[in-house]
Amino acid sequence: MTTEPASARGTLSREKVVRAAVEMADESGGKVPSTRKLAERLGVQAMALYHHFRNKDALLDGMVDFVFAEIEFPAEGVEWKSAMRDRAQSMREALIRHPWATGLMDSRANAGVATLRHHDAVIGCLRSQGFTVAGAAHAFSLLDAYIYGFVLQELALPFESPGDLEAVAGPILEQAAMEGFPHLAELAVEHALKPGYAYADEFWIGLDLILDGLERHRTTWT
Amino acid sequence: MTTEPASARGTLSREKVVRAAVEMADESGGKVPSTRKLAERLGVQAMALYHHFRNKDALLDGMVDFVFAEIEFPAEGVEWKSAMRDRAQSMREALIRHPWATGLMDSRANAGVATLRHHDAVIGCLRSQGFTVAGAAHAFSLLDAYIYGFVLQELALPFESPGDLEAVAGPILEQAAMEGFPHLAELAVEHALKPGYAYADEFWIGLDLILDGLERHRTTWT
DNA sequence: GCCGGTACTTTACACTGTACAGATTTCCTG
DNA sequence: CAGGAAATCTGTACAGTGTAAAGTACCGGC
Repeated sequence: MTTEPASARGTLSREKVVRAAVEMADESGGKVPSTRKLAERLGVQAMALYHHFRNKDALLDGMVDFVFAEIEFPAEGVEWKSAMRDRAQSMREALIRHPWATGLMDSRANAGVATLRHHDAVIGCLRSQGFTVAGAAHAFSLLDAYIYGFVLQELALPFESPGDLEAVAGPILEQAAMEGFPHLAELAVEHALKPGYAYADEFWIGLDLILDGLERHRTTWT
Repeated sequence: MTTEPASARGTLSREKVVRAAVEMADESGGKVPSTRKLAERLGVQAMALYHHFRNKDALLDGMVDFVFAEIEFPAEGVEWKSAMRDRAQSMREALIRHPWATGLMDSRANAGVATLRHHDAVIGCLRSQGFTVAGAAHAFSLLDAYIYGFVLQELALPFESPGDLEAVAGPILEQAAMEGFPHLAELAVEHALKPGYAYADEFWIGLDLILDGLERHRTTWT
């Protein structure tokens, strides 16, 4: 009496598991799936996953590296400013497309090969265009911190489209909650609530300021 | 036979719970305590917490606001550049002192009063020194993203002191893992592994670049 | 003295990651 | 080809999580 579900053999692999986990996390809007749900989607029992990953953290490492593999990185010859702009945009898009990724990256020290390749390419691009070793380190640290931090702010916003902003901020402003915070109120009324405002625009403003500053130090930085 | 633990009445309060939760999170090195552990420390049963917080998320909101209450914010008169430097340092210290806080801030849209007061003071300082409304918004977004992002990178590092760096990076470099990443290797050998290097220094380099850029746009930014 | 609300306890449930012990299929070696 | 070893997946189990629901002791006000 050989029951047919006996052999699910060969259905699993590191890559397939990671891909399924990423899909499910994307669908569920930011929550990493549980081992059981993930196993179910793969047509397998929960414990089967542990033959491909030491523990769940290893799976999460794989998921983070999967995201990094989607980020475009510059070739060495490309003009550095536009290269940095492109990779910033690409990184931002990837982190927004996979909103669970940012939350995983803290406390995750084990960089995968996609992550390393990406970092290497960025630094290579900077080095090939006059940045000193130290300068490239400074630039990378600064750019990465900014991009990462900005996306986190962006993801934490409680609204999706600029239209939603008014719906969210309006009541707050009217409530007494805003009393005692005059500058916040001013900023909201005269800036953030103006038609046409989108927080996303702030990304390019800050990035351009940083790139201009980097240009200024490019060849001289120690 | 009135058993004495019958009345733990009056032992709890929103503030006391938050304070204990923060303490426990700090002690455990970054993990938010479970409701049961937290209750135990407070000499109370787990469900007692739910009379003071709608759910655990509300507790986490309180913890985040507690951290913001520790961050120094500038008075309006103070010279803006040094004020921003001070608040950046203070924010960075607080986030490092409570390493669990960064992880909580994403997906946490409900700002508490300490958070609002802090933001208001920063924007007020900028506004009082020639920044336009839009300029203050740009500056705030940029500075906050950078500080936040930098601290996240810093906390993700797998070592604590500069001395540990060599111990961690050395083996990695020697291993074949580094093959194929020449620029990363160069950066490590010629910069990050040099004696006297500390990643923390990068914070001020990036911050000064940003502040210089802000100075340049201060009065003219739209 | 009673009485309603407040503050806490008790019990219970669904869900989590994963340790441990099989069962079965595949592959390598003699 | 035989047979043992290894790889892969299953079954069961356990400790831990957040929290819903109902119960119980205490309090201040009529």
